[in-house]
Parts: sequence; C-alpha cells; structure tokens
Amino acid sequence: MSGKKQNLPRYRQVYEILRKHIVNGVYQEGDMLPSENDLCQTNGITRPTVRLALDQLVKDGFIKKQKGKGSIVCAQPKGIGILSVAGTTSAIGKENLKTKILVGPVIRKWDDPFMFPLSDVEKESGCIYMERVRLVNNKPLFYDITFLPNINLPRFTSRKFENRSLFDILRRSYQVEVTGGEQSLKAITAKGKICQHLDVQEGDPVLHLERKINTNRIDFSFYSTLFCNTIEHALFGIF
Amino acid sequence: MSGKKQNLPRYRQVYEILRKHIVNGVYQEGDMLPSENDLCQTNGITRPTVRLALDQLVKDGFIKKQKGKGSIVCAQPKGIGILSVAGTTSAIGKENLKTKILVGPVIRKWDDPFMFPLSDVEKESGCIYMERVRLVNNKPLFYDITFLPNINLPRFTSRKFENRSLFDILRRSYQVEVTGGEQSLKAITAKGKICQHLDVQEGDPVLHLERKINTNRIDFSFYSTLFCNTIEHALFGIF
DNA sequence: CATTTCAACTTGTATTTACAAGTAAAGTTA
DNA sequence: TAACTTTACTTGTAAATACAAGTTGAAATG
Repeated sequence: MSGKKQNLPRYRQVYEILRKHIVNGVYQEGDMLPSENDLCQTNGITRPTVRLALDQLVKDGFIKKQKGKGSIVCAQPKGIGILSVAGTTSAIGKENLKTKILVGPVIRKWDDPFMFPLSDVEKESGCIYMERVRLVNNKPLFYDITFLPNINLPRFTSRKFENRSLFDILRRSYQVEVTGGEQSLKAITAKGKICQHLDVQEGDPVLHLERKINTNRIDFSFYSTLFCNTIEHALFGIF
Repeated sequence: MSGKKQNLPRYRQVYEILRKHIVNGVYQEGDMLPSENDLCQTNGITRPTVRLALDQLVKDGFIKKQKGKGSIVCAQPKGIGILSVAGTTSAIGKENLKTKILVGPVIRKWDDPFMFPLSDVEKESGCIYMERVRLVNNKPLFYDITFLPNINLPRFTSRKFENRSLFDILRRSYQVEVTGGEQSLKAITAKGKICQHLDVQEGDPVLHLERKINTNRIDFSFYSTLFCNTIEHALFGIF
C-alpha cells in the first residue's frame, strides 16, 4: 500500500486520489467535494495546486464547479467513453472486455496516402501494424486497426496483446503517456471485412473513427482506424 | 474599434487575442507563439494569467506546448468541429451555412421519457421546441431538433432564427454562455423524415448525436438531437 | 574541426498573498 | 412571521516569487 506514483507532480497525485474516490463511490453524484481550502490542508498543498487537480477533474467530467458554492460530483456516464483520453480498456472496464488479435503486431510500410499527414521521420522508420477486435460480453464492438511509428519501441512486435491494453503496455514498458489527440468521425454502412469482424449484416450502420493519438513524447504519435458497432452501445463523450 | 469586451477577465481577453491571431493567420501552423514572459510584458500581466490563456488554447487545439521550447501553433482542422464547445455556425463558418426552420420555436411539453434525465424545475417549466436544418453550400448536412427549458427566456418564441446562430442569440439576448456538455453518439441508417430533411436515400448511414449542453447558468442546460449526413463531411474533434 | 560544457532561455510546478464575487445561513429588524 | 442585513464561507482572478527541468546555441576545450 501507499506505494503510489512518487514521481508524479502533487496536483496529479491529488487528482488521482479524488478521481478514485469518485469512481469508487466515496463521493457520489450530487455530493460536494471538500472545499479547496480543506483539500489544501488535508493534502498539505496550496490552492493553485488544488485548483490544478480540480481543473483536470472538471475537464474529465467528474465534477462541475459553482462559484461561491463548491465542487459538485457529476453522474458517471453509462456509455463508452472512447471519445476522451482513455484507451478502450479503461473506457469499458476490464471485466467484460476481451481482445482478439487479428493481425500483428507486424512491421510494414505506411499506407500511401495515409489518413493523417506523416513526418519524414515517421515515414522512414516504418509502421507497426495491428488489427484487433474488442469484444464486450463476448460480442464484437470495435474493429481497431492501429498504426505506430517504429521509433524507440524495442521488442514491440514480440509482445503479447491478447486481452491487454495497448495504452498500458505503452505506459509501463515504454513510458509513453497518451495526452490527447484528434479524431474525425463519420457514419458508414458495413460491408466486407467489417461485417465479418463486427458480426453485423451488410448495410448495417457502423461508426467510423480515424484518430491521431498524441503522447508525452513530443514527436511520437500513433494512429488508429476504428469501426464501432453502436447499435447497442452508444459512444459517450464530454466537451 | 477597441470597444472590446471589457468585462471579461484578462486571461480570457488574451486568449481571444491570440485565438484571433491564429485563426487570421498572423501565427501560422508550426510557428512559435511569443514566450510566456513576452506575453506577460506585451499584455501587462503575470505568468499565471498568461498560462490560463494558453491552457485554454491548448484545450481548444490551437496550440501545443513543449517544455523548454515554447507554444507551437497547430494546424487548423478542416473538418466540422461540432464535437467541441461551439455552435454549428462557428464550427462551419457563417459564409456557407444556411439555416432552414422547420418547426418553431414553440412551447410544448417535454417528451416522456426524454433522452436525458430532467429536473423537476425543467419539467414544470415546459419546453421550447425547434426543428432546423443546417445547409452547407446549399446541401442539407444537419437536422437539428432542439429542446430548451422555458426558464427566463422572455420573447424567445418570437425571435427570428432564420440564418442566425442559437448560441449567439442566447449569449447576446440572454447572457447565456455555453460552457460544455455531454453527448452520446451512434451510427444509424436513414429513414422517413431524416431522408427527407437530409436529402439522403433510405438506408444511407447517418450520424446521430444526442447532446446535453451546459451553460454558465448553473441549472440551465438545453438539449439537442442531431442527425448528420457525414458522407461528404466528417465531424472533427480533439480530446 | 568536432566535442563537450555552459549559459540563457523556455515551460512546469509550487508557494504565498490578496481581493472580488457568488452562496447560504445566521442574525436582525419591521 | 416575513423580509432584510450581516457574516462566514465558497470559488474566481491576479500578482509576485522561486526553483526544477527541458532546449538551444554559444563558448570553451580537446
């Protein structure tokens, strides 16, 4: 116990503590969080630092703040929060999520043209390619094609991704943290491989996301094309 | 000129200035913004204030920051940024956007059940209902059904919405600022009214968004069901 | 010339202090 | 009791300061 992440800045530590308390129901929807001054005392930090933590919680949709009153805990979304900074695993919860590897990871050349503009360094270093299907309650929901630049990722192709989170592997094995990204989004109708992998009929509606995912390494981004069966589970996001 | 918004906090003013400079191309993609200390001097403020402005620019995807280096201007997205805090008008640009009113605004009762949980106050006060189609280059792209609680919105139903922005009217006439919201998202196939209003064939893929939009009035939110024809224009967002 | 070291500059984190402005409840007054 | 005022507490904004840590280019060194 108490073996927390000691290298994280304190505002991040406080954020993690409060986030866990909300997720675990210590604070429930509609509850007030302790005031900023209280949080200063209990954590031994000052208001600007507390406010950094709270700002992050607001941004992630866990609380809303009201001037003169305090921080109010929000309802936790029921849908799948894939539109925010979170991998599929953390968006759904590990319990019901399984991952089936279809292809890779293998090293190959980048598609040309690619869905996002690539730097010269990215082009030269080649591409680590994966195809995965994510299943929720044993029903395929996401068909995910991932492209990573082959930069500073030793032994990546020999790692096991079966039922493991890509984001976790990047963070734990390579100290790569996802910080954000951009995505484009459209509705399409299923055909071919998509029908097969998502177990839907030809002509069924499917959500198509193309994402560029940025990390704490300033010139390391990776890319993902995602097909989602949203018939039963809508995607959820805050803005 | 210079008759700017004087009541806005200074970090917001600086944000607006920098945002406009980026949008207007004074700073272009890849350019460095002046350093935080420079911005302090030129604006007569201190670093924490400058950093608030820059944080907002990061959040909105205009810049990215690199420790030890500076603030780098990002490419401005080509798609339609409806997934962020912006009305359709500002997401597309006024030039090519037209609005056709199909219904309303009229006062009626809330649907029961409604797509989001409603407070008692909202239920009692009734609902202002509108249906609009937004056209880009004279092609219908959004079929937007809007629900507003009938609270403190005098003469709302007699206002002209033809080719005007709902967000603008709320801000200018009622001092209501949109601060964020939540949305759920799924792909569907078009049928019935949707085909008609979006000018698509039955069975064509359509994006369906359901949004709760929060404002600076703590218990005033409004709601929108949006059907988007994404065949030609994908939606774009950052996270 | 090539390499290393260093100094100057950048953003990141954190403290301390101060006041403005909104909320809510206790207390006061009619 | 009902309405108003005060008071305490809350978040919002802002300044001044300090040091850590990453980046870059100039200066010193081999």
